Amino acid sequence: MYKTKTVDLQEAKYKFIQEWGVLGSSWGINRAMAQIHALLMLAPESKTTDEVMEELKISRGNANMNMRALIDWGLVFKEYKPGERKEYFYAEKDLWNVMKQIAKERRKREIVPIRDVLAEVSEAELGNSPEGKEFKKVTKDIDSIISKFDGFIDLAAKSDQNWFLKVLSKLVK
Amino acid sequence: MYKTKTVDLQEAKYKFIQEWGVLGSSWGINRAMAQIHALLMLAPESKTTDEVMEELKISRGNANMNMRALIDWGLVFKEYKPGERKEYFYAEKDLWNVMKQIAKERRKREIVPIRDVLAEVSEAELGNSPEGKEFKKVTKDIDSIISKFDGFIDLAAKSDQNWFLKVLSKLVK
DNA sequence: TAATATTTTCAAAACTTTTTGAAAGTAAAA
DNA sequence: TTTTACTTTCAAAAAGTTTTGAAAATATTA
Repeated sequence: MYKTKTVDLQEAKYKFIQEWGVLGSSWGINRAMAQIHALLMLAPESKTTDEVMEELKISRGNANMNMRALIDWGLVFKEYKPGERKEYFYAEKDLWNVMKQIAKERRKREIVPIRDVLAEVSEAELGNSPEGKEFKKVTKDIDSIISKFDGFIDLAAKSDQNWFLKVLSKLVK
Repeated sequence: MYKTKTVDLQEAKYKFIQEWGVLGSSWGINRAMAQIHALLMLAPESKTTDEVMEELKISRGNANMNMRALIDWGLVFKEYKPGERKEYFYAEKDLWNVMKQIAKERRKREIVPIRDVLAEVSEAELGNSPEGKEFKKVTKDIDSIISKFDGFIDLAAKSDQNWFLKVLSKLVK
């Protein structure tokens, strides 16, 4: 066995998992889902459902559902070990890939629908009242900025981390 | 009065407000708050609490609380009209400013706390077990990418829309 | 085949967030 | 000062979300 200050590592892990859970909540990812993701990111080896349940003190149903949601999002993967019946789970650890995956999902869930509404609404007969004029102006502006963002996300999702970090560094420096 | 296809404008408005509400939800902004913001963005003139209540079919308490939250976020402003007792409310309509404000708030609420935890945790004695090593590696990576993002958000928040759109266009083209 | 191990499902319970509405508070007008 | 107009507060209700746990389904081994 390894001699480590177990208490400190456990504490640090616990704090990080908690905070990742809080962060997840404000990003529309539920607490358990974010915590499972954090736990798996920190783990050097893949883990079983029972280990996740035990470490996070959550029920089997909860663990199972959220693990599948993470797989759906492309953030967690299944692994089968030879001679073992249990399924093992491990996380995407490269934060760049994590962010790309999240951006992709959110683009599908958020940007696409609002752009659809904006397109639909731009076809409507709105008349020349101040209300109609303002509506056209505001929605047109919104569409223009959203479309630029959308293009950017799309581009970033196709690029690699290095390209992106270089761009950021150049801008920020 | 203006002759307009009232039904169409009302429908279009309704759809946009609904969708903005949905969008808000996945951004940690509650539905009523996002809808009030959408309504005020579309309005050519500032509106009273009663008008907002009436148009969105929400209670006085709800309207009041969320309007104050929007003021806190710097997305809505109060206005007093001479000779009138009522308070009037109007929204920031420039989406660039809206996004800047939201980024600022979220930075305070999300990026700062996670960076604090990462800093705290980086001081801990983690030992040399695979667990300890992995923990160090993952948290260091996360901190590095978050710090770059943080710098970028900070820079963007200090810049104007033109600068930002130019950068985006240059990248995307 | 039956027995055992493991995963999945889902209705009900627990928990969280949002909304309501009426009462309390505040400010302006009479 | 009293009345009236308006805003704010907050406890309770409603709505929404997450979690549990046991039963059903599935897969593996004997």
